[in-house]
Amino acid sequence: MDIPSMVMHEEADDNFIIEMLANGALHVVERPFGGDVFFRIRQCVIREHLNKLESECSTDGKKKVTMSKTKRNSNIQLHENGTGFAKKKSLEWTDELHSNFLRVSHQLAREGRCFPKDILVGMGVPGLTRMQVASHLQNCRRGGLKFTENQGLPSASRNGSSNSSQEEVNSKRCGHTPLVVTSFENQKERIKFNDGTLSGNEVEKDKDLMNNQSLIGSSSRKNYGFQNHGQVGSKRCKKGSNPFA
DNA sequence: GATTTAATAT
DNA sequence: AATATTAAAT
Repeated sequence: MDIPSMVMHEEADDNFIIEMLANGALHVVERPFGGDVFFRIRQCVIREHLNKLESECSTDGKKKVTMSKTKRNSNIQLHENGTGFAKKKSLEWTDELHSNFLRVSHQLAREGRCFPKDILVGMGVPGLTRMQVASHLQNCRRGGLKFTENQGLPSASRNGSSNSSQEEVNSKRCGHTPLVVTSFENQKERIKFNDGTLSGNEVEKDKDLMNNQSLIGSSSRKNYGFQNHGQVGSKRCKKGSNPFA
């Protein structure tokens, strides 16, 4: 029987636990996780560390060892959040990254194909994910939050089926609405930042995000230069219902 | 099934 | 506020 050191199961009753432990599992966890599961697991890890240190320090294996705080801290890697797990890094959209994003988005918008996936490919940044681009795009589109109905250009339709503008507006559905960028109509290739400076025509190649991500932490406001296109439908799409009825 | 988007969560 | 994740849609 091949048993992992930690076993997760929906019905971890006594019999199951006994069987797993008897076959080499170190820990059995019942799903779904809740409460202090990871806290307890972390304690196991720390205990292992302590035992290891203890055996290293003691000569005969019996003597209890008192370790200084610094000694402990140097041997047990805890994280500042106290969980034993590092906080997941989140991407920071630097000016450089954002200008790359804008450059690609702007071009794609002119072609009428401004989707997260296209943007991602166009940006060519290793490690950057489609979801990150989509999230950034959403943030840029919203650009302040206040909407005026029918403000901005009507969205281009991917299947090109609609003809009247009102129908086009009402044709909006999840998964179908490309972005139309209108902020840069008269700016050629240059991109204006919120500080008033213009980017150069060439955008420097971005770093590999997989290996060089930075933590969020700056509280500085960012104002991405997208124009708001107006919210078309306010209701969240629900299965089996017409959100525009 | 992949992708997009609005909404929500962190 | 900025970014990530989820849920609904096609």
